[in-house]
Parts: sequence; structure tokens; C-alpha cells
Amino acid sequence: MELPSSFNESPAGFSPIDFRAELNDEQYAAVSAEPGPALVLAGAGSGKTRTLTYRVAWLLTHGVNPWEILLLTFTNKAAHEMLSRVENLTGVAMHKFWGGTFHHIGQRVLRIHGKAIGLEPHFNILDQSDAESLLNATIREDDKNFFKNKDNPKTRVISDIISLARNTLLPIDEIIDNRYNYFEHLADKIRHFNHIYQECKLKQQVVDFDDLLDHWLKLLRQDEVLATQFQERFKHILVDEYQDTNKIQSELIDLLGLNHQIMAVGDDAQCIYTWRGANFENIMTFTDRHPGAVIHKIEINYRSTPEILNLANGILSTQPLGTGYRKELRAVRSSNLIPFVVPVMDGKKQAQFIMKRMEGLFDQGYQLSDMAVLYRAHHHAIDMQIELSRASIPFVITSGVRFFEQAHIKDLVSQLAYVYNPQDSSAFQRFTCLLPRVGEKTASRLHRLVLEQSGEKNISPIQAFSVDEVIKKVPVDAQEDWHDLAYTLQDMAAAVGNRTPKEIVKITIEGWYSSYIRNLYSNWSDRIDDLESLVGFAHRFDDMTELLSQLVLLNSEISDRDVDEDFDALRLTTVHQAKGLEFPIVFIIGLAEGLFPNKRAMDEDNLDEERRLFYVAITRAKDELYLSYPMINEYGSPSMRLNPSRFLDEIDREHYEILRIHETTDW
DNA sequence: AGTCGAGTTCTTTTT
DNA sequence: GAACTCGACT
Repeated sequence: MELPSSFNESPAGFSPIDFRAELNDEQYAAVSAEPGPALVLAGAGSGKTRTLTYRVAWLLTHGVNPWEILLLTFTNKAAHEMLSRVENLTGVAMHKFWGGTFHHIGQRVLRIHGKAIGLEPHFNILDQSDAESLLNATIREDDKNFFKNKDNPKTRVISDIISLARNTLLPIDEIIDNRYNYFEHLADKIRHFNHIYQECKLKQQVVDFDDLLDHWLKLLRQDEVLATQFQERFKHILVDEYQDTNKIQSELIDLLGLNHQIMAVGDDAQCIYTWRGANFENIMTFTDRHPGAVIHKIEINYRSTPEILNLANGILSTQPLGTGYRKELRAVRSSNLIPFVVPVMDGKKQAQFIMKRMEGLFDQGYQLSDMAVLYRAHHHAIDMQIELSRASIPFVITSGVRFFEQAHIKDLVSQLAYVYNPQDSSAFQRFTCLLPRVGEKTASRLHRLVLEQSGEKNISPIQAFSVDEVIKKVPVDAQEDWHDLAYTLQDMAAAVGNRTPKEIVKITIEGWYSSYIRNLYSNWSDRIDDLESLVGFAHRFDDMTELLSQLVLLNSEISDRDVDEDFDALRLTTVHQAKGLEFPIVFIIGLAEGLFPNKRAMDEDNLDEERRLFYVAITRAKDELYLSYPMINEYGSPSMRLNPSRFLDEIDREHYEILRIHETTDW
């Protein structure tokens, strides 16, 4: 039930857009808003993306230049989608905008201006797991016995604490006080670990995800001239999913938008990232921080049936008073089936019910790609995957190991990263540890030795791989591989500057790594195929640094062979990853206490966020909605009885119908 | 001292 | 299935 769209009607010339006709009153008011701070409260399914897209188009047709617009989004996908829609609408090419995730833009700023805070333009970006291993290594080096004590927190926890502190701009002590008070005695220690970790990264010219925001903010704060330059350059700043911004992000936006040119778009009812520091205070206090801000409410819902919206509104009304903007989704679609609550015996029965129901839906003309199964946590989908595979029903699962996070991809990328930044010990360690009898300790010794020799003999670190003093220290079993590896890296280094990224990637694959992988994996040809598709990906880049950043930041992008959009398959996804998507048919599974709401959220009293997550899940559905819960959980050593989710109890009984599984055999 | 293999224990959500 | 621990082996 989308509004009429004139996309692609005039492929050659771009005829003027009739904004009034293509938008409803609420949307039009936001799109055509006068310059000045604005807060757009867009309910689920109300055409938020459309509004943002048309706003950009509006600005462009009213004399604003593309480079004067900064578009900040939560995911790369959202940025891409919006900008390509703008391109279709106005003919202005995507790359003319500064648009992307906060991290992406931060990276871009730091490449250009990072020198001021000690970052060379070729710095490498560590992903979550690289960052954690580096932190781990730093801690071990500083305090050998720290992890021997079982009562001490694991690296993961320390990393979480540090990250939360940085994202909320609060001191580490305060984070520990508030959320980890059982580690109070370690506050000094953790602060110290953080300190040496930051130093270590800077020395190696690497940054983690948080640095991309933190350094960016630091840069703007310390260099007033630069800050002013950005403030004057970006005449319009548009922020998507504003409710999920954290303190450091809102600080960045406020600083960049000092001239009151921010349009923030969001929905406080859909704030689901507080665990990552998101703070919906940002959206609640926006008008205080930006006096004169105009609030635009967009509430007409084009997506869902009234029955589904009744349920969604019911959830909204159970939210504690005063915690959000008052809103109600208004339906325009005609009535359809009432949502069903489906108790089932266990996960297997749950999967079987869904498959049974799917058959009925096929008869009604729906296809697999119209349907999605949503769940709270990845492992809730195991039974679903098993049963679907057994019945050979095609499905895509947006989770698990992402393409760029697979071992062989990271192995290869580490070699590329190292050639561009030989200080990067994480990259060095990643590929050296693949050699026989080389582990963490040997790797770091070799890395030090290589740098030392490079300094002493005044040669590049990569040439130093072949120096006798280094070779002597390589374990005997690894000698042969070491030579091949050194040769490949030197080949790559020689190609830097005069070959394209694509060609360099090719050299890397065809070098040491392909012979290594052949001996290691039985499915090596699949893995080589993956690597080959990396060559295709690299083809899009002229600049290796840009390619390397994207490989880390774009972790949701999948390999080219999976990009087939027409492939008819059922979608399995977590609720978090389903944010912003819509499906005619939605099954939400595992709606039991301890699963959804998640046990940990119950322990930590985070039920409001779980409820918002449930709200997000429900509002993905267009035509039909099924809410199911297993009564028994066979995972966990003694099978446990499960109670239906409290969220089901909170819904008015008249808004759904209970479906007993034995009655459904005829569907 | 450091690597490697076997066995155990869990994971919410993501840039 | 991967991330960690532990004991054996170099």
C-alpha cells in the first residue's frame, strides 16, 4: 500500500518532482520544513525513509549542493538505500554526498585530518574480535597473572566496560559503579588497562570502532578552525534512527550542527540499542539542546493492517508513562486476519507449525520471500533451520558468520592490511600464527624483530622478513612457509602504488596463501571461490586504504554470489537485524519468558527495552502476524518448562486469537 | 617456554 | 560451532 511513486519514470531527463502529490500532509510538512533544527518523530511503517529521501531531494531542488549535505545513518545498508533512491529521484550521484554510518564518516574525517592527533592516513581498523585480542595481549603483557585469577573479568567484559564508557562519555569508574559494581575493586586496574591499550593502538597506527568516533570528536574539540570549517560546510545534517544514537554520537551531531541545521529523524519507541550506549534521552531532550526546533509527527501507517496496529498500539500503551513521546499509529489499510498466538510443545513443533502454515499461504498466492521468521537471539532459530533443511525449503539467514568475518577472508585481509601498515601487530599475528609451531608468543617476538631489523638496516619491515637475523628465529617447521610468505608480501609491496587494489588482492591470493589453504582445508576450493569474489569486490575501489576500511566496516555486506535478490527464500533474522524491514507475513518465535524477554534482560531489569524490541518485531508485519512460544525448552541440561512471555499477557485479549496446535492440522 | 590437541561451555542484540 | 581451559609434547 505504498504511495504512488514516480521512480524511474523518466530515465533520461529528471522531471521536476511533485512533492505535494507524492507525500502525505505529515510527510510534506517535514520534507518542506524551513531551515532550522527539526525533530521528525516517525512511527513504524510511516514512510520514514521516504521522508528522508524526499527531504534530500527537496534540498537539492532548492539550491543546496550535494556536498553541503551530511547524511548519517545507523547501517551501511540504510545509507546506500537512501542515497540510491535520491539518485533515482534527482540524478545526483551517490558519491557526491557525505553519507554513511557514523563510523564510516569518522573514518573518512580521520584519514584526512588524523595527523593532528597522531594518526597517519594509512591507519588500519580493527574489528571487534581483533580489538579484543589486542586488548587481551596488552593486559597479559602488563600483568601476567591477571587472568589466572578466576574472579577477574574476562577480556570481553573489560572491553565492554571500556567501550561503554567511551560511547557514553562517562568515566570508567562510573560505568563500573552503575553496571559492574562487583568489579569496583578493579576500577583502577581497568582504567590502567584502558590507558595502555589506547597507547598501544596509537603506536601501531590502528584504531578500533570506538576510536573512529572518539578521535573524531577529540579532533573537532581541539581544533576550532577545523570544527568551524565542518560547521560551515555542512549546511544540512540529516540523522536517521536518532533514537539509537549514543552520547558520543549526539555530541558529534550537536557540535557539527552548531548552526542549527540538524534534522533528526527517529522513533523513541524503537530504541533498541541501549546495550551499546544508545540513549533515548537524546531524542527526548533534542528540543532543549536545539531551541526553536520544530517537531514533525508522522503517524499514518501504510504498512500494516489495523489488527496488527491494534496490537502494536497496545504495546505502546503499556510503556511506563512519561518515558516517551505520546504517539499512536493510525491505520489506512483495510482489515485482515487478527494476529494469532500459537502455543506449541517445543522448538521442533514450532518449526513444523510454521511450515504447515506456509503451505496455506502459498495457496493464497504468497511466496517464500514474502515471509520472515523473527527471533530474539540467533540460537533460537536452530530448530527452524534443521526442519527447513530437512524439508529442503530454501531460506536465507542474516546472521552467524558474516562473509568478511570468515577465517580465510580475515587471513587474507590481514596480509593486505599488514603491507599497508607494517606497525600493525594484530595483522602480523593473524597470518604468522598460521605457520606451524608459531603461536602468539613467537609471533610477537618475530614482529618486534622485524621492526628492529628494519630500523637497523634501514630497509622496509617487509624486506626485513628475508634478513638472516630474522630467519634464524623462525621455528624450523615454519621455515618453508616463511619464505613463501615473505616472497608474497614483497611482491605485494612492490605492487603498491602502481597496481590497482584488485590486482594486489589477486597477487595475495595466488601467493603463499593458496598453497597454505590447500593443505589445510578439504573444502579449499569453496574458500578459494570466496577469495575470488573478494577480487570482484576490490574491483570497485581505486584506493587500497578505502578498500581495507570497507572490509572492516561493511561487515554485513555479503559475497556477490549471495546478492541474488530474486531468489525466493524464507528469511530468518533476529529482530535487531529486521529493523527497518517489512514482510507481508511475520512469524515471531520463542515468545517465552527467558527467551523473549531474554533471561539476562530480566535479571538486569531491562524489560522496557525488550518490550520496545517486541514492538519493533510486531511492526515489521504487513498482512499477517503469528506469535508462537514453545512450552518446553530442550536445550539446557534438564529440559525446562517455559511460561508464555509476559508481553503476551500485557496485550489486550481481544487483539489476538489463540491457535491450538492440534486444530491446525488442516491449514 | 611455547605450541597443539582434546575436551568443555556457552553466547542477545552490532558498527 | 567457536572460544576457552587444561595437560601433553616439542
